[in-house]
Amino acid sequence: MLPKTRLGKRSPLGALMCTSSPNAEGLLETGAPRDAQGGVGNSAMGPPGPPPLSRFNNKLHPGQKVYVVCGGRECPGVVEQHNHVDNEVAILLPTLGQHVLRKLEDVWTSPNVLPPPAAIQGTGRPAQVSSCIDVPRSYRSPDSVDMDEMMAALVLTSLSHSPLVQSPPKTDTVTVCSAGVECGGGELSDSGSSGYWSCGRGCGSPAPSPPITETEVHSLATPSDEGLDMEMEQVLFDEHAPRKRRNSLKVSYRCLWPNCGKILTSVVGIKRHIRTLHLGQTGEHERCSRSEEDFYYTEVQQRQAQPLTPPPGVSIPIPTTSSSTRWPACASPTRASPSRVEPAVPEADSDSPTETGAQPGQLSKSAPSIPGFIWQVHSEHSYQAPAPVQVVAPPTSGSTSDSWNTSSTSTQIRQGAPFRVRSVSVGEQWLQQHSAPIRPHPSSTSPPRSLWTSRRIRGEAKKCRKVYGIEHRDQWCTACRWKKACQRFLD
DNA sequence: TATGCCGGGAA
DNA sequence: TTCCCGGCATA
Repeated sequence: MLPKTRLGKRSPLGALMCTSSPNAEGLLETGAPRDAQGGVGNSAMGPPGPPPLSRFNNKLHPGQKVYVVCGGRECPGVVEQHNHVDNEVAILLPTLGQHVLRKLEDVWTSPNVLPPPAAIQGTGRPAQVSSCIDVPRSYRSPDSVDMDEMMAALVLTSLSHSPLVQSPPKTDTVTVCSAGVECGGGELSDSGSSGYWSCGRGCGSPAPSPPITETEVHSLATPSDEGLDMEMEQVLFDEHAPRKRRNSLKVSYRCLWPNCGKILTSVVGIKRHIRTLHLGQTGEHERCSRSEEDFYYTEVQQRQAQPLTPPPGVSIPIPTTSSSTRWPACASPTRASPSRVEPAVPEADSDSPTETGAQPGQLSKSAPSIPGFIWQVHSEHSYQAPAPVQVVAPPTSGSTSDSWNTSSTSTQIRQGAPFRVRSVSVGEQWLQQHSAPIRPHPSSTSPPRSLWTSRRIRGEAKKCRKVYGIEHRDQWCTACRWKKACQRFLD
């Protein structure tokens, strides 16, 4: 997209250059004549006539062949002297045997097929004025036939490296008319000068040298590019507005995408960020190549209250193994490592019966306390606990043969979800048995690792919202109330 | 559109 | 730590 944008912007660059630089001198002397022609620098106000061929030349060298209007017709001449101060050129007209003094703008460096109309001798300006900006192709110098290519090269050049407007190599004999073709071709009609100006800028600087000075570059070229950059910055900044976290040292994940550096506190977040912003994946496509984002983030540690998007180098990246840190020990304080598989000691005391107790109707029947048959038990808020533990069914043969039981006897690794511990009641089991499909054994059906980190797929299990309805929100589990992952009806 | 829930802020 | 919510992903 960028190229297109730049191309698009590049094109009116000339206009920018023309209009934004009233100082003709700043635009080389070639601009001055143009200015004069447009009536700004000259007393004569009138539509621009055919641009003198010298327009884009800084300097005429003694001995250089030029053409001037003399006696109403164009006469070839030889430059004797070019007075830069007065911008006058002393020209010898061999055909007439005369020496004439002409303003630079009245000097052509190549013959015109259509001789310019009689010039006003006093000002040296052509009497014939044309309101049309289009420069007749007949005014094109032979060299200018390559103008299209040169302009293309110019665009490419500017695209390839810098905002500098690179002047294509050009000899002094290559002049104006081509510019008219390229720039004055009608779009830039009104202040006809603009087209010429821009082109004069681009085409007129003699090759190979007088490179555009930085000042010029800034004053001329940057406007367009600046806008471009600003656009880019705007996009980036909008996208990465720093946010604060209060945690003291913690693990975060930094986007390694060029010029991004976005830091998120969770793998899921960073993956989603990469996916959506950089990989541009959504929906089905996202699922197909979900693991791709793994290569674009790395694990970092952040100190307290640091913006999540410090400038590059400010964050304290921990020399992680590689850019693809897929399974850090802990994604965030609230997330457990999916890779942690440890048989947990059943914690009967950590159960939070409040949840189940809150459901006298369905859950009061809960008889989870079969000795030895203990599920992972934790406070319902454990979704925020750092170290969730997966409970393995104790050896004590629980008579309850629950699908949940079997599924949880092994490590329950769910997509993007920590090992949530939960208290299970008969009511829940009933619900799960009757409303939710039997969970297959995780080990056999667990998705590829790359899929785990993403937002977990919505399960079939009912959630508090569905079970109790919004009107009984008070009966929801805390997580549901907080719009967190449901702790009561786990997938 | 409804739902689930992540990420983050406020108290 | 608890509570809440904006906003995104998904069904």
